[in-house]
Amino acid sequence: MALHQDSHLLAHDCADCPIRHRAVCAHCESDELTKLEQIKYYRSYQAGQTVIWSGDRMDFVASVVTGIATLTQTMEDGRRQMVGLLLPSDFVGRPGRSTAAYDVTATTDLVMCCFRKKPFEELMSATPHIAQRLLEMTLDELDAAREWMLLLGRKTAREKIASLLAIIARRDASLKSPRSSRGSVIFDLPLTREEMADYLGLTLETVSRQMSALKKDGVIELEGKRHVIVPSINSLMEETGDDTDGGFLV
Amino acid sequence: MALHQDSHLLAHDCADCPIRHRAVCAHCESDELTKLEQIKYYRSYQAGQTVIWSGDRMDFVASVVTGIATLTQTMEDGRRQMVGLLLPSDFVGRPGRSTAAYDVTATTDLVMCCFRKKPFEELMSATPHIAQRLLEMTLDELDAAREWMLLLGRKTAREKIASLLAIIARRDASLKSPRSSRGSVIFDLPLTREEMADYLGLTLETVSRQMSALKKDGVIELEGKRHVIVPSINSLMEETGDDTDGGFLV
DNA sequence: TTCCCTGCTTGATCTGCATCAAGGCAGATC
DNA sequence: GATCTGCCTTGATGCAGATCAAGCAGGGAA
Repeated sequence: MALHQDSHLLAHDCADCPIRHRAVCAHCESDELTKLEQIKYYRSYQAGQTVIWSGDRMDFVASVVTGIATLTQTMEDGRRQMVGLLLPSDFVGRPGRSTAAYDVTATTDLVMCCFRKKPFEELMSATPHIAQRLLEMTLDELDAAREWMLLLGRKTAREKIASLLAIIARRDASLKSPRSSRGSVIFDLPLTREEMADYLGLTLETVSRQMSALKKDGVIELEGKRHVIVPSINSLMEETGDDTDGGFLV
Repeated sequence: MALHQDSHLLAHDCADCPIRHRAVCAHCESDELTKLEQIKYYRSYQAGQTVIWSGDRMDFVASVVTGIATLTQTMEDGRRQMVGLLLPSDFVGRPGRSTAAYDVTATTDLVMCCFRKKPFEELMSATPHIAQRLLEMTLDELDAAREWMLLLGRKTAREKIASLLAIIARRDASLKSPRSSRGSVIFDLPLTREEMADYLGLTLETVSRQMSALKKDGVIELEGKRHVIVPSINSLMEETGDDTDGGFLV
């Protein structure tokens, strides 16, 4: 059974696929896949490069193949708020709109799989499955955004940091081994302190202080500035302020 | 030309309809409309009543016919964050999920047009137009949520209040006359101070103080606690911190 | 080796909003 | 009319996180 790892757009949960999470199964979708293959192309960006500026004309939609990108909004006076973190298989752009609503920036080296918007829209009208899959993904993103609203509006700085670490730990874990050694998780932060601050609605100084505090309290260990060891994912979760049943999204 | 005002779900912008904004035009959609008519039913709620609790089983999707409802999230210790405001024609619930993710509460008397989830999902697979319309609405909501993330993360209390008033003024205006007397807007707040606070990530005292401050500075006038007069929508917009070109959503 | 330069940490101080507390007002009930 | 109750306002005080300001660590260039 062939897997087309980079046409992430058609990703779905297919019980017959060896990779169930956001994998693409050719035997279910061969038609659409073929058509998608015909209109797709790749673009690469270096870490730090801007993919597109808010307000720019955007004549494509795309999905992330490898690397990490961010969506940010900026106010005239320079205040910045990150509103989305794009990881492999995440989708950018929206059918039916011609200009970008946010700045999209590559925070690591990035490869995107792009589709020109016009043919993509035509394909979408012709193949209902794509619209349904896109709806599903958009609803997930909406849930994540709302979870984030709770964080931004009501959580303390410490809870915000813990929540971000928990999210990264979780997503990282799901990309790699199905389960690392029970309870403990190790990962590299893909964001600078400033980017973390922009995501959490804090200043970079506060981020730094809270990271130090979590380290002092034994919730995390740091090797260098980016390499994080979480000895017990449960103690981290306790710091997030969330229900412990762990229904966290993103 | 017949209008089916309450099957809001199929709402779309039809150039031939007298009401272009989220109206339903029978001649475009007669088939789907007929099927939707067969599975729909109505429910009414009184102001203050809870429509559904987060975590409850939810075997329907629905759209608001009249009145206003809110989506809120609550932390164990009682901190609350509103994550959505549902106005007439807005959609609640999500195909493919069986439990509610948020508390849904009626803030005014409310009438909802409901569809049992199972037949609705079947209908959605059969009629691609519905999924596409739903996708469009969900993308709009996602944009609104992201706009709100900027507000929650980076705006001052005064900017938050001004932004909320601007949003209500705009939505209210679009429901009523196409254009009220150039520049000035009058409306009734559909929310208590506490609800405003939950929406804005503030306390009710801060909301009250900032409302008083805006009044003192002549940005708004108040008659009683709820009736708001905005003498100049432009001066209000200047207080929001947003770009003045006015691309505001929700 | 030295010198940057970028990203990070830590300290001192300030401030915007939360918190605690005390009324005020208008509509409902008796 | 008196009293109650829900909602709102205003004042006094406290504190979490912002702001201002140094200085450090590590990596790359010469």
